[in-house]
Amino acid sequence: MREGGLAAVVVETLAERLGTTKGSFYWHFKDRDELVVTGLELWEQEMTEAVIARLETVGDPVVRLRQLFDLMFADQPGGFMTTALLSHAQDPRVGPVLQRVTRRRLTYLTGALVECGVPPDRAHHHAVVAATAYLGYFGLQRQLPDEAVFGAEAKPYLRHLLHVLEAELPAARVRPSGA
Amino acid sequence: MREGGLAAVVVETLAERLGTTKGSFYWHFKDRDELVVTGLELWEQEMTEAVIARLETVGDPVVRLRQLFDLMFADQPGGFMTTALLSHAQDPRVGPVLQRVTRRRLTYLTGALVECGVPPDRAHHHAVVAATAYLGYFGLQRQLPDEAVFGAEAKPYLRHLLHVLEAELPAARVRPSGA
DNA sequence: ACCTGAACACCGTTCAAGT
DNA sequence: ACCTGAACACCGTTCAAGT
Repeated sequence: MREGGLAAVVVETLAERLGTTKGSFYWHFKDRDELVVTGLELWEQEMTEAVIARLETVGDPVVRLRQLFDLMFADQPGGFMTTALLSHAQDPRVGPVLQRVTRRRLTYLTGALVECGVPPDRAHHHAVVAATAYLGYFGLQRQLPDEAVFGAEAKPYLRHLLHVLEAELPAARVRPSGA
Repeated sequence: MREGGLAAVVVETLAERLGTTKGSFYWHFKDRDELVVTGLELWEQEMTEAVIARLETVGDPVVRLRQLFDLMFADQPGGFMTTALLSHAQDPRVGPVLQRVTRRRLTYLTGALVECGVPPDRAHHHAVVAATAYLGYFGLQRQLPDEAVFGAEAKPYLRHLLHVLEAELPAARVRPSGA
């Protein structure tokens, strides 16, 4: 799914790989659609709710926010999965899950910024900026897989982005320049 | 293609819609792959090369750059097409075209910025920022089609982006705040 | 030069029959 | 409860035969 999109999810191939027949597949799932939706809902839980739950254990909201950014942009598989789903946004199986995940992430991010002292409307705006940066960051890597578009190791793009986003935080709590 | 991805390109459906048989399709195209590639190459020409050719008629590099930004972010079908292709970036039919288009756009954008007096490495960095913003802008609209994520009519997101990008231009030529 | 219609392969889906 | 194997539908592809 992450690599080849919906078309890569093939019942017959799956059955072969599991050493069984495709007939038996239909005991476990009503049809291919149910497999796809189940997989997407699993992804929703593991990759969004689970991450949020983990972040909630962090006490300091500024530390939590930074950890959130770090997790977001360090998780290549997650980013590739999200950008892979983009083409199928109109698909009735993918659309609803993708909308839920996107909204959940946006609201959580907005809330995280508010807890850091950013006014709500600016927080929402910054959450949108972060979400577009996320899609763009992984999308561009997907488009140009053979190039280090964002530079080799040091990522000036991410630094720039974090700088813009953190510029909004109450001055005293901004990440020291060395971190 | 733009709406349903590769899977929506169906020879039988196409033949029906044209009131002919699928057998006759194979007189015009070697196979479905050739149709897909031909379509993508057409898109490459119409949506990238043609736009660039049109921009080249604009004399003033700063005016040209603004026109470029306007075209980029006003062209919803174009943006949706690009984000639709993202999932198929690994596909041998889509990948090469998508890479060419992306690289072409990045180099052109970088060049346009350089002609406005921006130093080459900063120009490249800003071109990358613009490219990610482009993917993020249309990607997020694709993910949340029922919401006006970026605000109704006035687009503070784009204004913000243009502000960041134009901040780099030689001071005297920056777009007046009213425009 | 261009089209049709039948044939076949591939994969989703069903289901009667097995254990 | 879980699996198999045969059957059928759908669509990509081929091709001999038509105009």
